Amino acid sequence: MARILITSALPYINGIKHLGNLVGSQLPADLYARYMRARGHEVMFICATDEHGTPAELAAAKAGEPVAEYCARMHGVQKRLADGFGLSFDHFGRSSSARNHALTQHFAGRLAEAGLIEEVEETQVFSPDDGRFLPDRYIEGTCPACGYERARGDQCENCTKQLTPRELVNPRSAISGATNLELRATKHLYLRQSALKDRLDAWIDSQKGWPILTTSIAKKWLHDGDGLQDRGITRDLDWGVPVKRGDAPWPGMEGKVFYVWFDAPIEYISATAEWADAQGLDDAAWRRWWRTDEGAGDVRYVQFMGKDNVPFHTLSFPATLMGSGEPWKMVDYIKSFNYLTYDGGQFSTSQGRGVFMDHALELLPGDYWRWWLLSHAPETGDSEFTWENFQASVNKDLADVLGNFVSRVTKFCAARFGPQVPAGGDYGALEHVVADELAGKLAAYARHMEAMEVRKAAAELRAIWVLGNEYLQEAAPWSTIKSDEAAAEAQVRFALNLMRIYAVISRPFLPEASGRIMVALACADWSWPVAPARALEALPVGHAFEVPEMLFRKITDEERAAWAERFAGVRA
RNA sequence: GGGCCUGUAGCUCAAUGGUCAGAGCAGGGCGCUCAUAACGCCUUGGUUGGGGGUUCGAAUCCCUCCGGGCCUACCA
Repeated sequence: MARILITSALPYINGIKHLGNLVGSQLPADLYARYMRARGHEVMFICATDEHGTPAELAAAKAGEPVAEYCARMHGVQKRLADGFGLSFDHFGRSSSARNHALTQHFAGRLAEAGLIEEVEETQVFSPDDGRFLPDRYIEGTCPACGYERARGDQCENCTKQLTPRELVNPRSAISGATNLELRATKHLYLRQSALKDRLDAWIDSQKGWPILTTSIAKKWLHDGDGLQDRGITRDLDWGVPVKRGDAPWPGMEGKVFYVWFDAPIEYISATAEWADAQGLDDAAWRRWWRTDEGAGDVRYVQFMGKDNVPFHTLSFPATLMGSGEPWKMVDYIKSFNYLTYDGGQFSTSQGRGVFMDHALELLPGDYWRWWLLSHAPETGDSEFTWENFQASVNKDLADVLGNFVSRVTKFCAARFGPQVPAGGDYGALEHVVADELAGKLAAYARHMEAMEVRKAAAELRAIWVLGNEYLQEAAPWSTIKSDEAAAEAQVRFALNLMRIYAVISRPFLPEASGRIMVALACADWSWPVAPARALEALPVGHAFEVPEMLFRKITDEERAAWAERFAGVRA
């Protein structure tokens, strides 16, 4: 039994995430966590909401709520949606927790002692009307290069020229439109990542088999231009982790907070501490996952994230951990994903384009979405959501192949032999052939799951479901029963056992439906079919079951058309 | 501008430099009747974006052109 630590990139607090966010981190992380638990490993699966930063403050202001209340409310919303999608976090924490405040300050203190923090005096744009410093991106103006009037202070979206706020013509606040902007001096802390460049480079080099997407992004940042640059880790904001040096004040930094990207990854650790607190356990319980000197030496740590998160997880966060000089557990494998696009374009919150988590659950249960998203995960490149494709996958894979298999087996058995596992006959040549085939496919399925090859795992799982229908067609118990009732009973018994195996192995993808199959079978034996031949005899003869309700319903053409219309957004 | 990824059947995707480039869906034919008008079997369909090169051998490696996407450090 191994110990596996799994973290999903933290969803940001300002609003409800869309399906692209879900499939890029939380969903595949959950798949992996569920699979590893099913195989008997000890798993710690951590996620949290990322609650700090300017966008959270603005979203709260827009909602007319104090930011702390807004975050608490939105955390609840995201938690409920996560539950709706069956995300099996051991703990879903909050980056605003007391644990994270303390740990973030601890790391800052350690980094300062190691000489890896530099205080930099700089000038930034301040907006008196907004009462805040404005990040470059929150300053708009006319692009000096192309004349585009809504260029942002970091880059012109029209001509892609990189800008600084000072270059903009007629700059104004993107928040309020205020034009009386001024430059103010302010002091910030920088993490001296450049001092750790060689260690980070060597560490990346020592990782074998990471996705190209992961290493190429890291290498680019390490070697581009002047190499890895230092990064500001504080901001002039009210909402966040107050800048402290450990638990001591940091002179000159009063009223400032740490930058979200400094405190957010630390929340992976803090959330594990929050978990221990919630379980009534002591610090040793979470430290055995994170401190290699306190039991984490045998932990395998896997992170899941969208490609936009890679630089922070390959460079900044590792720099924080390394720089602390303490033996914190570093990531062993980073699984990164490309983007999911919606019907030929991008998901867009502002334009209401695409499907968001709350709307998705209004239409169909989480399992339907889990199946489509995971079987089409954007692993090798961006992948596209279309309603036609979604409808086809759900109807064919879930309703016809798996759902109908369960239906035909249970109904036939109940009608001919009664609702219990029939006792007659023995497995014959055909059953042994199918058992061998099943063993081969199960091994392939396990290989793909362990390698986190999500789409291949889904394809293999589907092939295992198909095997059941092939078997029924070949065995044809509805014919057998006419001449040899005992043989037909054995065939049905075999199929019922297949059904239990399907529930067990499908659970990482379809937790809810798998649960319903097991309830129908009145079975609590979730043991993984490591020896398929024996697993095909797991259900005791005479064991009573119920014919389950329809496992998956189909999506009609009318629904598909209506949904496509509803979620098309304002843009043509 | 720079960097990275990508282009394979109508659609979504496979294929450590090595048999006739494979699946699923869609299309066509046949079979079955237990089942959610479902299932099974067979089958049509590809000059692997274009061109050049390396090699006994290229979807795969190199060059070039065309198309799509992402990143580029103060959104997170």
